[in-house]
Amino acid sequence: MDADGIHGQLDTLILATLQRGEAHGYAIIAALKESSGEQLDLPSGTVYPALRRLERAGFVAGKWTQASGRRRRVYAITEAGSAALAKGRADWLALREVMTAVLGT
Amino acid sequence: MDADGIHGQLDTLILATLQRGEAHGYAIIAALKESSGEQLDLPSGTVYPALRRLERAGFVAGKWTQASGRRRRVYAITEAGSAALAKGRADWLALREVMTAVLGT
DNA sequence: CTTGATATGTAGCTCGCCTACATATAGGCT
DNA sequence: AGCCTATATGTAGGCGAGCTACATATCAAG
Repeated sequence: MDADGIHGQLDTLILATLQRGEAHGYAIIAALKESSGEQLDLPSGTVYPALRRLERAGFVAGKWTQASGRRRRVYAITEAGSAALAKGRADWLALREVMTAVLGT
Repeated sequence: MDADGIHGQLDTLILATLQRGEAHGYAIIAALKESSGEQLDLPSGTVYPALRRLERAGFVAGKWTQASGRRRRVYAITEAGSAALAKGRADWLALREVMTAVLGT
């Protein structure tokens, strides 16, 4: 699945990934690909701006690190981010209920 | 749930409702409220423009009718609309799989 | 004779996400 | 030495969905 199929769930997906442990952007993309069973393959142009939005919102905290010459910006989820994830998860479950009821699936 | 929780599934919800039979805008809003177990309450400013978009796209066909003095625009799903609904349903199921896998729910 | 339900629609706006591009280092292959 | 791929981060410009608020009209009930 490419990025236009996630329909507003991008932040929730990223926060859910970060709750398993801090990670940098490239690793988040790889983790989402892996945890989705190779179904999700998000472009960097989608994920990096999202991380900056989340950082501005106070949901993640970023810090620069160095790994074998390559600079990395490693993000960790904050308390506010955990709360946002909880809300995102609840919103998702509500949507799932409605879609299930209407589609009859 | 208000309209900002449906995240790109509006067209699919409307098409799914119309596949049970033709209906006018106001009835579609009521039907979605009913079939979702009173969870969905969409504002007219969301549904009516969506119906016009769907009509422009050829997914629904509208015709004016009269019922006890009130004019109604009754919409019926087209063949192209059925195909779009099938795709919308498939896209939704794919998203649901990914979300379930990543959220672990 | 006013209020609420029925019924449709527009104007203006915000924001999420996409596409395409730009940049840089490390490691392996030839 | 030179090239390609993987790793890694980011910007510019743009589109379109759906929201908020508003405007309009008829019918039924109190």
